[in-house]
Amino acid sequence: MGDIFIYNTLTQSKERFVTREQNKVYMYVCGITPYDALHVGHARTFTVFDVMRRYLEYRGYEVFHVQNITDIDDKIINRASELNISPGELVQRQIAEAEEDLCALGLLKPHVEPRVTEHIPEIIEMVSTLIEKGYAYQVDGDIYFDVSKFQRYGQLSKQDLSSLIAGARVEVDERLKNPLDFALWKAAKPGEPCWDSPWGKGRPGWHIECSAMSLKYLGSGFDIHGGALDLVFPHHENEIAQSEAYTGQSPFVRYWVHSGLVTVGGKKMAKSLGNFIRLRDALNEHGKDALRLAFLSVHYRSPMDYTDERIRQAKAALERISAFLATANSLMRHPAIGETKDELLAKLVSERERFVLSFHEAMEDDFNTAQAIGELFEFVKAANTLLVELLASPSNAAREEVARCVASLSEALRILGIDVQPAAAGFGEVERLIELLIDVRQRLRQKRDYELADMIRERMKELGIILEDTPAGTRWRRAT
RNA sequence: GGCGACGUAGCCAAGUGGCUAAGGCGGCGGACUGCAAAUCCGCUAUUCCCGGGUUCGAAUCCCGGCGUCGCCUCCA
Repeated sequence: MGDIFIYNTLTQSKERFVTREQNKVYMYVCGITPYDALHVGHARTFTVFDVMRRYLEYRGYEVFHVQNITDIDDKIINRASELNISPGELVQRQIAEAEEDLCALGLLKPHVEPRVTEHIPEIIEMVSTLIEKGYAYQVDGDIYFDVSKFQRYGQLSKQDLSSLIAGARVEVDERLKNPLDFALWKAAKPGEPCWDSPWGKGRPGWHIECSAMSLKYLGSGFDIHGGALDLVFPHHENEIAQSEAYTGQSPFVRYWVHSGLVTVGGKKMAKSLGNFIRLRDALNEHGKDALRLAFLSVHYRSPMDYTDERIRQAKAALERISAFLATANSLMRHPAIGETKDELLAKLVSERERFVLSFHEAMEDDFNTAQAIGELFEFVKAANTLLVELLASPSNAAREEVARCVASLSEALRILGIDVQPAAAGFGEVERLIELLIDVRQRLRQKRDYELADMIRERMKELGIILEDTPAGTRWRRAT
């Protein structure tokens, strides 16, 4: 397999992926602020980075994945007071809910999920150093980062200081040296959660936690820092400034990776616009696999408009894979009764090899999952054609090759984090009853009592069991 | 105003200098079937928002429009 290329926001180009340490990837993904339910936008971002991690692991890298939880911030304080509960209570509740949702989405759990409130000493140490080095200054009980001291400010968002200032839409705080200076530490207001610091009681500003925690767990110059596109400015820009100012080392991060936003009717899905779909609702309605396939069918850096139609299309596509696996299974279970033409077998082998190759070519090229999924379906189609012929006289050689096809397909699906139920899975009581009904119906069909046979098929379909009559017998699967 | 994207079939979407413009969904016609379903075959973009230019050659590069979005404020 070839080299992996990743698009780096900092250089605006695809770069060959070279890690800091051989065979190890240190990855930080900006996580959640637990003040409200997760929505589909969060889900897309985390799915994108989940697949990057899965692919890198597949390629033999040991990935160390850190994802923060910002458990103290303005939004949490405000929401808690609206709900008349303590910030701690809100955080606890929201984290529990988010963990359920993220697990249901099939995301691999990060190795460390550091919380801001458990890293106050690290943050204070960092802020103190920034003051000592002259990058930060105190105004009343607040500490601000002086962006004019950091020459590279704006390098990530491709803005220079003057145009950023010109575009500033927020009323300028007259106490600041520069309108873009941002808070590293905020003095406590009455009733707010706070910690002791050299500057009095207070709490961390928004951006500092990610710098403090990523440096703690991953060290300066780690490999991948990810998040959605809307974090480029100011969050990640500020992280670079404060981290590089603090360590005196550059780069803070080797590859900045940003995923595109989810839109609704063309407009960004956001809490503030009120146009968000809760992840929990989407998961309940469509299941994780249709959601993941829908996300991954669009290149990760492109915007994705969320519609029910799109998810429906993904579901239908999933059924295609499911049907293929069902056909493959029935062939593998079929007793070998003949010889397979070498030519036929060779064709299947070459289709499989072509698929594996092209799937990885797509993934290597900046994780082009949309392309990779296209290759997957192309393979399914080609293999289906050959399976029809193979079914005519199943041989041992054919069954072994089909098993390899299924294995290759499953491997690709595992990288995408998509589970597809083959067909009649399970051997419980329900499955036995289904088999019994199929048997009864088969006898009715032999007696040409099609009316009753069709009724059974129709009623089972209403129960979510789909029957398909094939030359090799009746096959069933659950509707997805 | 500054910066960054995007515009490919009925819908979704990959492709960013050169073989027939992937793939999925949908539709139509056919094979198979008792009928269905699934599967397969054929058709469904002579052309990639529009207008110029560069080139032997452009969906792909350049210039100019039009349209949409994001960031510059909290945001995954």
